[in-house]
Amino acid sequence: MGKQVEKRGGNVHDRLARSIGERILAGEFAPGTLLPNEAEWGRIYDVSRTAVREAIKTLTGKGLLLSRPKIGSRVEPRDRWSLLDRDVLLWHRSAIDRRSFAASTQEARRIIEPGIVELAAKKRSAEQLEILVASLEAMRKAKSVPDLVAADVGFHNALLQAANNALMMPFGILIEQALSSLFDYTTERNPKIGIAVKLHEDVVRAIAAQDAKSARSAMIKLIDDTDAIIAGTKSRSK
Amino acid sequence: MGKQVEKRGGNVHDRLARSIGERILAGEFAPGTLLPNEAEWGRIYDVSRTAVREAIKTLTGKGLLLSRPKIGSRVEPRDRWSLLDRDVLLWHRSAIDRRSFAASTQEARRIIEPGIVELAAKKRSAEQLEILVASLEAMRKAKSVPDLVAADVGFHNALLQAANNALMMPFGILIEQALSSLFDYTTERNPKIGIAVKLHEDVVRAIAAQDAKSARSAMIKLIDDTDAIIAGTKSRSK
DNA sequence: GCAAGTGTTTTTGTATGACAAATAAAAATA
DNA sequence: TATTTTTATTTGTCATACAAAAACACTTGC
Repeated sequence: MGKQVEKRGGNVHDRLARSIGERILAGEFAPGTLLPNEAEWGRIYDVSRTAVREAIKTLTGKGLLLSRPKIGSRVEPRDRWSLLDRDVLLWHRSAIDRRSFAASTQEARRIIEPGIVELAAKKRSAEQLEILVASLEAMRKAKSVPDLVAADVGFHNALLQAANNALMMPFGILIEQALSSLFDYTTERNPKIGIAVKLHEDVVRAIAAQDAKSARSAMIKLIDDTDAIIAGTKSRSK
Repeated sequence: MGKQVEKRGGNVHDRLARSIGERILAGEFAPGTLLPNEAEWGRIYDVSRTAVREAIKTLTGKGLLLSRPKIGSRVEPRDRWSLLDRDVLLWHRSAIDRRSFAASTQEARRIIEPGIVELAAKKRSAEQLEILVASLEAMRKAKSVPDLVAADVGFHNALLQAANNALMMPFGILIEQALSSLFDYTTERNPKIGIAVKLHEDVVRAIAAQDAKSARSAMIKLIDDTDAIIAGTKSRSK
């Protein structure tokens, strides 16, 4: 009994939220299921009810749970889950196999990012363009693979910023996860990094020229390239 | 002192989270700002520290805050906010004027929904198509405006469902808010409801035929129609 | 004078215990 | 059988106490 949570990673309530969240995302507690009550969680993880309640408030805030007196906490239907939340997306990612995750994220990117760059082409400020150019430079200078991924994330975030629509910002999290999961497929250096950088340049060039159409097609090529990288690796499932 | 929170609406910690969340979204506490500490919030709202902490956990979970010992709770940068979270989006909506909200949501829908219907056309199951048809029927039968909005929300949610990509589900919240805000513009009955239903039918027809291209263009027409409704009303700003 | 280490203090983090409120389910009643 | 009342369970709320982290001031040693 107790102590089954990873010790690493800060607070008791955060670890608890993560642990329970992961278990929900992994399907251990299906939507509609009634969770153990607060006192019981406390016994299970050997923590106080206070900590349990704080963890549950976090999960409730992310749409995973709903609590009511005399009932307890019930897992909400999947369509209420805030899947684009940073934590939830991470839990989701570790709950499903790599290829399905890559497939869903690429599908999502293919819907969103072409639209984003169109907006960016139309509405970017001079300053936003500069940041974009700087991100590109960071990609070129990146030496290690993690550096490249970080720079790439920075680039796509700058893109989001340049689109000037606050409602699109939450996508940054998805793109970030997509790109760093891509890192899994990029074990052994792949020789196509030069090509990737060039494709990014094309996007920036179109945005600089405020050419929405070209920006869109450049972005689509970029995503195609990513698909190719994924398809090109042997399919080790998680 | 104290008692400045609306009494209606459930729990103390929920009301607190809502109140503080609204104040953050309204810009009263800018990103980077250090909030009052927990004890002080307790004094301000006349509630226990426990309740304050639970509210703060909720807000932290939505990316609005970050708490550290000896420091306090600081408002996170905007790009970390989970704007697509049900609550946050609602607070956002009430923090900005109607026209900007309508403009951003329409812009977002224009990016996302055409892609969604393409996916739906390619991947929908027979069952999902049935639900779509049923939603359409509900729209036809709707008598009051709120009924129509509810049916419309149901329709777009069915669309999302039919796209078979979990990562896209969180958009339902955005669409829901967009459509119910549209309700503001639809004071005085507008005679174009018949047209709107027809446009929805076109989308379903294309999806039934698994014709992605037609589905996309039908959806674009649908969004154009919505834009027209918004543009057609006198611009009362909030 | 300045650096490194040491202590102090502030704030969140955690635990415990006690009630209040809500409400589903069971029991009593008409 | 239908309705009302009771009861039991679970979350909701509060108060209090202490632990842990960490910024900041201070002291010490060089």
